[in-house]
Amino acid sequence: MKPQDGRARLGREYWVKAGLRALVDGGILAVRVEPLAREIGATKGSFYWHFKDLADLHQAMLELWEEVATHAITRAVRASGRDARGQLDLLIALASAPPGPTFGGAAIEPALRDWGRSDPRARAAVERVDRQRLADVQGFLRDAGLAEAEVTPNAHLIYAAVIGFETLRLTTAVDMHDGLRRLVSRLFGQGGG
Amino acid sequence: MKPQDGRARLGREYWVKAGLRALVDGGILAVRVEPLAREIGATKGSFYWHFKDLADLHQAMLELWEEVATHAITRAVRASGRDARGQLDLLIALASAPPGPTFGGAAIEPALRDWGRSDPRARAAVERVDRQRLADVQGFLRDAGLAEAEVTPNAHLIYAAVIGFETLRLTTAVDMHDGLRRLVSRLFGQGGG
DNA sequence: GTATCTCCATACGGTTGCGTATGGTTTAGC
DNA sequence: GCTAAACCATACGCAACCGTATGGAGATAC
Repeated sequence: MKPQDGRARLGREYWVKAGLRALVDGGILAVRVEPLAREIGATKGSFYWHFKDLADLHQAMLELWEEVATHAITRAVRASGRDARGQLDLLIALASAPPGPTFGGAAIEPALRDWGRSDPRARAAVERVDRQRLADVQGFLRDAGLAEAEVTPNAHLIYAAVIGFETLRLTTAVDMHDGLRRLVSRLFGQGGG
Repeated sequence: MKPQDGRARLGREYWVKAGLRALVDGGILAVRVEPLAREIGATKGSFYWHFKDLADLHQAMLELWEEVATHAITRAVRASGRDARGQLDLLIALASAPPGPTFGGAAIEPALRDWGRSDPRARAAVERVDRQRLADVQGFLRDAGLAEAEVTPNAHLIYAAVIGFETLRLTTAVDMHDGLRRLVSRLFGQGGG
């Protein structure tokens, strides 16, 4: 994972992404300066030039993740040009897709949630992301014409199911989103995806 | 967390439970011999008497958790004497209850899932537990009279939602199980809880 | 009351990691 | 080509931890 463009210099982002990979692989306690340096082919000298200390790297990791996690899927869905029901179907399809290669191909989100269990700053970031995405799902359901009393409980159900699938996919290999698609069909009648 | 009964000797189970607490608090890399010894008021001498090494403790932690996680709720539900639909409602009620004090009051399951991301043995244990509980939910749905084609997808949906709620409860403080209860009502008509 | 087994404390060597200090190397300005 | 800034390697002191070795205390048997 050295720089591919011939540069000898690395830059902050290399350390941040390497930190996120280490987080995915072994948790926040595995994000350590010297192993990271070995992995990216540098030494601590580079690290402590770009970051004050480990906490500084942690902060940068959180900021990068929060930006991506909050807006990545929602932005793609809104930009799809579909109608409300189509956006909802697309949302579920994207959520059921294999985890993207954004930070090394593994699922970063469970790792960050786990980090949040022990670090207040990470927990706050996860909470902000959850609130934002829950509001997004509620917006989709409302725009798709669901009765107001049904919006919040079903948004909770759908979002929890997506998070649960994401969690379960790490151990069981089966795609389990069929029930979710049936739920959406039941909520809106038989049209759509 | 020293022995309360006046014993000076500790026994394996003290170390195992302390290990699970440390796992919940800081992940598997936080399960370290010397910090554990300080916490329970012993020294490494005791640890290495009861365990060959850290991996031995890990194994014991997994075995204890797997037994509890697989059978705790299911056993309580089956022993409740309710009918099938009542058992299903009880299952959801138990799953939506605050995490029990089994291993120190915090939610142990997300911690163990996270461990499973980096340790094959932990991953295998989580997978066995998930399969067992998925089969249990399918059994409940089938016994409650759900059409066969609906059993598997809805069991997946319900179980994923429960896991998702469990995950989200760690950051958001809201009870989000209402949508799940509505789903069950929709599946079986308006009877029950 | 001593022999033995169980359980634990203490002390040790070796490894890994953090953060700092310092000097060297590359890049851009001019 | 000289200078200044950006970037990085090396070396150091310090702390935490792992696993082992060894001795000793407490219980139990007889």
